[in-house]
Amino acid sequence: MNRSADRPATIEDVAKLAGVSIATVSRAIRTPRKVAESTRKKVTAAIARTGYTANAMAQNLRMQRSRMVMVLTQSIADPNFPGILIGLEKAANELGYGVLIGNTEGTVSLEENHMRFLSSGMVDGLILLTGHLPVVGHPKNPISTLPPIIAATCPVSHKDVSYVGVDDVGSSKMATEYLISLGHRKIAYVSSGSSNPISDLRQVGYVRGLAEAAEPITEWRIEGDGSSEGGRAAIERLFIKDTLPTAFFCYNDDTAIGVISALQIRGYRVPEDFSVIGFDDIPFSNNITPALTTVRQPRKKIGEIAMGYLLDGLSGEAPIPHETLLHGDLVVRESCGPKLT
Amino acid sequence: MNRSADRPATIEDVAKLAGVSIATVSRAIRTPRKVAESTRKKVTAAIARTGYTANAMAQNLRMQRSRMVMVLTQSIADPNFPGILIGLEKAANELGYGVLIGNTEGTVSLEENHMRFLSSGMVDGLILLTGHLPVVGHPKNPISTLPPIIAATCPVSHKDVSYVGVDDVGSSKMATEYLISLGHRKIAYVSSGSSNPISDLRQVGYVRGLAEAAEPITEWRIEGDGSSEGGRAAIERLFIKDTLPTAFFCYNDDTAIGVISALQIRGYRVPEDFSVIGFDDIPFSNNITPALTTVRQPRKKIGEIAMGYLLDGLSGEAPIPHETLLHGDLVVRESCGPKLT
DNA sequence: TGCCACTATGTAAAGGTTTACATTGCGTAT
DNA sequence: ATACGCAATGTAAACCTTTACATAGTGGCA
Repeated sequence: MNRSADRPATIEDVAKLAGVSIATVSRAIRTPRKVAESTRKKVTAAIARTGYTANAMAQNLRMQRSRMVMVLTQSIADPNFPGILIGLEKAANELGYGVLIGNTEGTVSLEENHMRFLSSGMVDGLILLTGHLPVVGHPKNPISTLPPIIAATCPVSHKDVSYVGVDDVGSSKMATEYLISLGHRKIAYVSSGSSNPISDLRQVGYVRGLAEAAEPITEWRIEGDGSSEGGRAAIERLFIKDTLPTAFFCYNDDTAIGVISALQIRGYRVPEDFSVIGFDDIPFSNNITPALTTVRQPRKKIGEIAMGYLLDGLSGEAPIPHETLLHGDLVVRESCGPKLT
Repeated sequence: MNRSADRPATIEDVAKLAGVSIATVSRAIRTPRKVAESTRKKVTAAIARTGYTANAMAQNLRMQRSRMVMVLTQSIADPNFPGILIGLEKAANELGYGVLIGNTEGTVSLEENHMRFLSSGMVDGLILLTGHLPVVGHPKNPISTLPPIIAATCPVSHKDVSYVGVDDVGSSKMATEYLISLGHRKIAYVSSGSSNPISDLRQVGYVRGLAEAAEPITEWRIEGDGSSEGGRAAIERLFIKDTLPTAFFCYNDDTAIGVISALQIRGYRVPEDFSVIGFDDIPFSNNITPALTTVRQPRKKIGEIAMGYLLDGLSGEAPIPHETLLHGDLVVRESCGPKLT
């Protein structure tokens, strides 16, 4: 109404209007049971009249927290990222937290740059999608105790950092078993480049799946790089040999798409001539021909749980479980078929 | 070093160590030319020793800003979103700003909820990807002056809100002309649902392209809904008629992918039997068969420019241009071919 | 020598909250 | 009637900066 200037209303304006002290206003908002019913009503009315919203900066300064967390990722363009972000944002929003985006592009300098949000107290905690700890604290005297951090999608090797992700080993085993159940006995794993821990885990699952087959099946690893181009190239190299697998379990959907494309270019049909299974269930898996059979990663849920853990930790609540692996669903579409002959 | 508690160093710690007042420390950091060379060195040394980082909350409170902006989007899962976010984040980061994500899912309640960041002073400005103004300020006494806002990708009808996006009309005209140049004379536009302003703009471009053809070409609009499913359904409905277009200009790539898929299911070949062109150049356009010919939207650049405008506005710099339309490139791949016969 | 201008620094207020502690007033038990 | 406890409220400190204003010191100039 007749707010003096254009300046937003402060707690003082409310107090004056309600005829109480600012402490009472604050209590009326934060701990209503501590103020008399009648006063509370006056305060509520005054707040409505002034359109008061507490200044978050002042609150944050006083309370030594920001209600803000940062999500660090190597690449916003990663097809898994949006789904995870949706979950993260949802969970954070429900508890009144804000989500800050930090794109590192895999570089240390950007990563360090983002850390100023942490050291300046602008964010209370970190969600790491990067797979490694950033350099945190002043280089010369790194802080002794880590800030609250949760790793998602890609684990971090540090005892104080919990991890939320899909069960890579179990899901890969499931995918492999599915191919075996279709009659395939020559099954190749198309990996991501070396030194990719997730690819290694999926390979472990693949190996376990083979190991549990009724008859012995030999491992067969083909080197991709996690991209569809890499998948394509891997298949090209493969055709130099004289024996071929009949099925491909790919590190991810991108790779699988490249593999299918390379096979089709050679004139082969999927799934009639070769079966291909991916991992992730990225949005486009359903839009290629043939529609890709794959393992669905529960991205949104991963985000929600990771953020839940982080916020629990921030409010000093529960002790956080160290590793949470979510079940990945097998999504059967069209790219796998029975081994013929 | 021997920092008393675990508490991060404050400006006072630095001042004590350097043997100066906190005002001098502040000046040494923010306006170095105002302090003597010798003192500046002492301060710098003290900062290094203590690992001091200014508390952002205190700064923000004092300076009445947050160096934080919020990006409001209907859907994080929109295939155009990551590219834009990359640009937004990059530009913001370069100027020391943080980017907050606000996912509205198209609902008013979430939108309102996000506005608390604005009213509480947690963010200094807004990037709107939603295509409309959020309800800002207290409902009962809505603020008179809008906060700094830039719309990107989807314009907002308000004289104080600048817009950055691709030149939908021009690019669509270009796409249409390309189809005409291939010899097509029966060209349909597969729209998004009604009441989509972007779809309308692209249709305008399509109509202009037809209008400038050497011979008269009649408009032909088919109703999609912006999804690949919608594109598929549109084609199915089309086959009820006895005459068919020879080329399709689609509202977006998703639609185009659905169109191609429906055509292929009917046994037709693209581009031999029908030409299809999309819009956006989403990441997967290159991975479908046939690779999609489309108009590339300069997403990253749109993000960078939009954020640049916003931050310029925040620092009270230049008057902001009202509408900035970026050129979209025609990306010729495999889904369009000459009209045969 | 005395004064002025200017530089370098310090003092203290302001920014808007939250909350420990102090105060007031009232009902109840002795 | 006195004292005690409790509920409701107020006072003021603390959170950590930035910056207007005050002060001190220095060199130059008349």
